[in-house]
Amino acid sequence: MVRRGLADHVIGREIARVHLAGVRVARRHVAGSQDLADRLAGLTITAASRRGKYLWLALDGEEALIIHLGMSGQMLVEPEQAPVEKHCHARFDFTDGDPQLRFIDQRTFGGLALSPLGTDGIPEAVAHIAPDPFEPAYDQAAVVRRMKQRESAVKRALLDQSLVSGIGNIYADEALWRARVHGERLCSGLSKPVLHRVLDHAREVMAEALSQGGTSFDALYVNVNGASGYFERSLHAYGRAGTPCDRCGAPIRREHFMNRSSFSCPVCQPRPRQRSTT
DNA sequence: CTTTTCTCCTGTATGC
DNA sequence: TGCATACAGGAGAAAA
Repeated sequence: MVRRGLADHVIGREIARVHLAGVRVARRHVAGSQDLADRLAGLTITAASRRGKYLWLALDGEEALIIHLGMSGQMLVEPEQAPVEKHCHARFDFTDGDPQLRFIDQRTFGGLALSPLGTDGIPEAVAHIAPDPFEPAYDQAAVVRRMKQRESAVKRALLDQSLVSGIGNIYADEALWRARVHGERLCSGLSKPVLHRVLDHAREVMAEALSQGGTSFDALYVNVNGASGYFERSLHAYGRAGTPCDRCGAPIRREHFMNRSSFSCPVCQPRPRQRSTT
């Protein structure tokens, strides 16, 4: 969605100048924010791509500007005259004038970096990220085989971006609720069909979130983590502690796992008998 | 090498 | 009312 918006608004445009506010936005760019801004000037954006939670803009086909939105990041396309947002960390001016591209991030978990493009079209800095469930390169049978060998909890595996990308805490909880599996059950203790079911549900949840969530880029506003429509209507487990399970009516429980909150149905998703690694 | 924990940040919500 | 603390989230560094 954001990728599409970027594709529609910035492909083919030449970057004239980049203003970076502070150094943190470029902390993953090894040579620093000044180097990043200097090197972007004069380059033309040739493509907008995505893998999991990473976005990148190919620049003259050789390098890519990697954009990670973290949890609160946004890319906005606005006129230069528009008031600069409080948490605007980067502004891109183009040689053809308006509109400007801006990177807004309240919590600055996101950031920008420049990375060489690999022969497969994936930036080197994103090479360790596994394909997400919507890519042709996604091989679910292979993911299941790798999961089956793991002794760790299934939710931990779902959140491991080097195994399968794009699944965050919310999608993981929803997929596990749909699959009726407790997140602390060990991967190795689940059958391959069950692991397939969990991943199938994860892909479905992501597809629904994509289709229902997010605001149109044409409105010059993209809310990446918001997906408010989806959040309000479709969540069965996440954030619903104490409310009745949509399947069986039992109150949804909240537990702490991996320094995060996990929500599940105590009846549909019984805890594993033996304690898993926490 | 593999797996797990910790940390970065700040607006909002809750607690005393 | 007001201050303090908890909480949310992804990912990479650090630790185990």
